[in-house]
Amino acid sequence: MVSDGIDRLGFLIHDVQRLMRKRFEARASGLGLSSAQWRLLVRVAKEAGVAQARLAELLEIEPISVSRLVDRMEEGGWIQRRQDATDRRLRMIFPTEKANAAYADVKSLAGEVYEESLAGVSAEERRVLIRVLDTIVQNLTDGETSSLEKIKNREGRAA
Amino acid sequence: MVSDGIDRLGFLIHDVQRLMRKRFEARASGLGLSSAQWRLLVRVAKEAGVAQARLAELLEIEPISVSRLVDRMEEGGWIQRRQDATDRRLRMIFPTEKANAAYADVKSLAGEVYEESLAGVSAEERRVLIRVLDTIVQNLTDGETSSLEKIKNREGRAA
DNA sequence: TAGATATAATAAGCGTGCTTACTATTCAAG
DNA sequence: CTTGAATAGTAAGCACGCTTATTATATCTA
Repeated sequence: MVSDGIDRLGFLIHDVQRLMRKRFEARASGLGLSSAQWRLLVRVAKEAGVAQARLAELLEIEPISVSRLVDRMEEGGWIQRRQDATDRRLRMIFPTEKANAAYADVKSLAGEVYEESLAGVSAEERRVLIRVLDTIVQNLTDGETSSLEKIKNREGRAA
Repeated sequence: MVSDGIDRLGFLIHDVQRLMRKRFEARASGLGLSSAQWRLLVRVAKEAGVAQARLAELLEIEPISVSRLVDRMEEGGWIQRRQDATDRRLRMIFPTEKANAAYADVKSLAGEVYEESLAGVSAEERRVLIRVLDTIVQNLTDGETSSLEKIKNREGRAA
């Protein structure tokens, strides 16, 4: 069967992503924090002092994208760059007090957006949704050498 | 329960969208057609001669975004702008022969990406996925005045 | 130890979305 | 018919992703 809706998958995912981002940013606009900045902040909160290159791996975006995102977030007072003493190539990223103070609020704000998105969706359907999305990420991540594989390869390749 | 994965929903959707777009564009790169351009082309193929403002409604993006997308697609030889004789504000958009020729190929290419994404996902899970994504779009589309509502309001507001 | 290679970060420039502001044209009201 | 509001499209400039290229620093090897 072709008309099961799968042919709309790309369009649907695209629409959902755009609408969720839009709603999140409408709520968080008072804070001046975009969804991309929020994603980065979550990582930095969990692992203060992380290097930009590591952030690029975690977020699965390119180092240059991190560089410019960090530029704007440093301007916005959300994070701080610090030099690593032993390896001067590294820029370690730390959250500021402002970031720590906003963290819990923005997290619950994101939770609100998720609940609004899933109104009328049963617990079982939610489980299926998350499971299938995880599967898609896996399916699309390996095959063309995932970030994790890249890290492994890099370590193994030191021959 | 909080740790059912719903707290990752935004991140997951974002990752899936990015990975699917990336893989699609890797395949379609030979054609010089991006996924945004493909989305627009699908609409134009179904409704040749559609005006840009209508395209903006269908794609749920801003008219200015359509304008610049159409610029690049006209340069790329995918579409043609034509003036409407009766209303000179309008630009009617038509697919070119090149677009019509590529249409079927790109459609099946998109289908391949969907199948790769859903490897190992059962028919029932696929149905749930599509149904839930449709629900999310609905939940996030009304409330802040959807495009469809905007159209209705506009017609009704002519008082 | 000197030279080649690898890594971290950035620069320049593009695509696709946005907001805000503008022009051209049409339509509605008087 | 003229004035004012609404509509279609575009311009300018920003955020965030990308590719490609460059600089600074570390590390490996001959």
